[in-house]
Amino acid sequence: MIVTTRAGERMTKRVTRRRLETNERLLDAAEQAFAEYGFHGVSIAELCTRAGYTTGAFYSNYSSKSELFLALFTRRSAVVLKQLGDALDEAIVSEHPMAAFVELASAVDEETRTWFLISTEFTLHAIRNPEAAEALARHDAAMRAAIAELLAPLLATARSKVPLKDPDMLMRLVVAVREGGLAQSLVEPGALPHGELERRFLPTLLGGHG
Amino acid sequence: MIVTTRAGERMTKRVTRRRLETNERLLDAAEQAFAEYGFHGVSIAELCTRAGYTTGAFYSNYSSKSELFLALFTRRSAVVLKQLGDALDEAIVSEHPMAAFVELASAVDEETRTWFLISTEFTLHAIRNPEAAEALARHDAAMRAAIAELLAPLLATARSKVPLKDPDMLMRLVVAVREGGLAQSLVEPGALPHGELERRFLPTLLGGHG
DNA sequence: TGTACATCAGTGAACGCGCGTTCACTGATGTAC
DNA sequence: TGTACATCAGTGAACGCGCGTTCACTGATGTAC
Repeated sequence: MIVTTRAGERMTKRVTRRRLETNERLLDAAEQAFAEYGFHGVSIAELCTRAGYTTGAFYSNYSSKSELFLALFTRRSAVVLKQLGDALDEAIVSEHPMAAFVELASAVDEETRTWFLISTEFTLHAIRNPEAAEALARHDAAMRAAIAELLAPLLATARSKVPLKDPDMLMRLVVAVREGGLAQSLVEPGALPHGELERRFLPTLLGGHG
Repeated sequence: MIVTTRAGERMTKRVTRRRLETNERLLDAAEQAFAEYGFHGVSIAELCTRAGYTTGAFYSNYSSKSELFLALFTRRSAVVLKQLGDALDEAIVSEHPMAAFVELASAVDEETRTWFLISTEFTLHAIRNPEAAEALARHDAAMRAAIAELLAPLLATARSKVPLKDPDMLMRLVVAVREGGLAQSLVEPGALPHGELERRFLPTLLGGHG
């Protein structure tokens, strides 16, 4: 960790194991609580109690709740990308990679819900806050790149050598369908079953457009 | 307005012009303020000041901020549906109805941004709150019905008599692309120009799938 | 249409709770020898 | 490896601000005649 002293010198501050542990537990608690009650629905004291600390611990690690929100998004974003990468690697070597991808892009579990609630709230935050926007843009770009890695070769075949002008734009479409679909099915799961939109339209969507 | 007296009798309470005016001004102020700072970023006092009242006026009309949020969503929802209906009616009689529809579904102005911010926050609220979920579901269903009214005949022609099994599901796809696209372009307008996703994919999307 | 009266809408001061934030402290952890 | 010391992480009480909420009030509005 780089800190700047009052005299203006930059020096390395050691990061103790204890501190890392505290930080992890704070982020774990925040993740749970934010998903359940929303960012503004959770007080710093509530957060610290859940994590097993008192309020001072929070201020020893962060200077504001939105700073922690950024850290939370960054941490979870890395996990999500890792999981996505692994799942895509599996899909690539499967018998029907495209079907495996569609299944992957349609899956909805409790973690999906949690991450949707947090990342959508973060999206609203990002529309008003440039620093958050940058973090979100980085995450989304990485996600599209990961998907494109699997899809690009498949699309080249499926589309019979018609080159895809702008693959990233097609990835944006996939993400839009996924997130738009999640919003609808999380609000009324009775009317739109989870993953229905993705399962129904992604195959044709990826079959011959762009 | 129906009220219940302490004795349990139900009676009609007159709604004065003054009251209606106050309510409108409160909702106007809320709409502006919520879009700018988010639902939780605005205090009741701030809201009343913007509307030109003191806090008591708020409690004379609403019992909580989220009750006002529901009223705000309901009011704006009606306006949005009306505007959409009018625009669709114009599109129907135009020379190229499909092109007119795509242009309509790609347009992004300041009002679009405001409504996106408010309705997305309302969506998150709805995922956790059944009453809000019902209001949102009603709005979305009405919106899909309005779009379907224009698209159904066009699709019947375009798809050369292949009947569309479930038109509402295709309408859900259109909505998902629009809202997912808005999220992306509002976060990074530099990377994804407003309406690009819709303009690029809706024509093919509506040209032969479902 | 005009007046007298009843009701109601919005006022604004007051209250107190909850929250964010600070800080002197202590016990835990890491370092030097 | 063991001890003595320095630094640091987290404690928890304290503070005060901002906020939601209440309520006795007054002037505006609607009603009855």
